[in-house]
Amino acid sequence: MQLDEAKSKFIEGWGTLGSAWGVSRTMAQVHALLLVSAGALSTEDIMEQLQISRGNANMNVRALMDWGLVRKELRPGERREFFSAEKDIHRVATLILQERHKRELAPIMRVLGEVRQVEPSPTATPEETQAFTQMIGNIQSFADFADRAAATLIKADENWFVSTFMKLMSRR
Amino acid sequence: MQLDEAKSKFIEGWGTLGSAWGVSRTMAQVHALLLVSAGALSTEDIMEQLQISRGNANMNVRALMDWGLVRKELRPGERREFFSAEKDIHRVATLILQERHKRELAPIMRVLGEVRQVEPSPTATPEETQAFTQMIGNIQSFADFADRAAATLIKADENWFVSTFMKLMSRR
DNA sequence: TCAAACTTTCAATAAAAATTGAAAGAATCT
DNA sequence: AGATTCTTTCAATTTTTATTGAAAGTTTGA
Repeated sequence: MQLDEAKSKFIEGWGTLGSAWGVSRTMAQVHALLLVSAGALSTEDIMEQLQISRGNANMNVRALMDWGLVRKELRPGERREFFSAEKDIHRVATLILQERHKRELAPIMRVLGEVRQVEPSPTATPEETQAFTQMIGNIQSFADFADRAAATLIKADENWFVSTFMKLMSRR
Repeated sequence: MQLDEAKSKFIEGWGTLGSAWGVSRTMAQVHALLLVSAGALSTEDIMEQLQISRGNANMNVRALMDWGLVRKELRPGERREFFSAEKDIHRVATLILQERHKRELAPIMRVLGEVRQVEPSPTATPEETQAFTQMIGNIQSFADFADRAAATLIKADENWFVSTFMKLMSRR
């Protein structure tokens, strides 16, 4: 397989993966393109390689910068902007976890806290209310747990991450 | 807050969470509804409570059964089918992880393996090719790692999960 | 200050995804 | 077998989301 073909396949696969996880396909593709490009790319480069419009390229690069996954790179003497992706995969994973936590986990946890305040009412049996509260409580506990796990992993440096976690996992 | 209101809020929140993670909003809502319903519900119940059509209710219940998150429940003397959700949150998380692994992680890992077979070519410098191979290799390593972590957690029983992992996390 | 080079915005459009509802299919009863 | 009750399917439609492209905005150099 030639390099260009391999890059295309990776970009396509990364795009598909993204859309399965709620990230727009194009955003994931722009990310993939920057990941496998040796140097930084201009908006024109991105437009050409992915066959997308200027507006689309701009919006997605911007979104990736919001996620912290892409950086603007300015070259002396050049007016236009170039973009390059964070190449350290561990950092990439960390940034994605952080962002998704902030955007999606935090809101649902707020909702869980709210609905748990349900009060005994005349239109529902105590059993029903109790079953509900218990279910919500379980979800909260699990979410708290997942949250702490993620936070711990995020804070941990890569060496600790790999060594301790690998050790833990090779047990049994 | 009354029980009905609390249930609605939870269903709405769960739906939003689902759609942010690539699960159709309605599927997540049906799941939420069954999670917080004391007993099993019929298709009619689901249609009424979520205000959706019969076809929609049927398709989403079916999809949830494919995920292993919902079970059919037959009542003696009743012809129609009732549905109830798996209530153990740890099992829910496990089932979701399993399914997403199968559907989305496995395919991208296959692609990574393929594109890594890139060969030196006249149209690309060895440096470019090497940088690409290294990037893909890093992603593979990370994916393998995440994969093993997930597999380990899935196999582990809940007690081990909670106690060992909690201990690990309360360190530092 | 003007023009050139580039970036950003956003209303219109296109594409993708979800939903409906009615018809066809199954299962069960008389 | 025929009637009844419930489930499934799927083409048509609606809704949501992504994309375009041209106009407006910004920055820099002459």
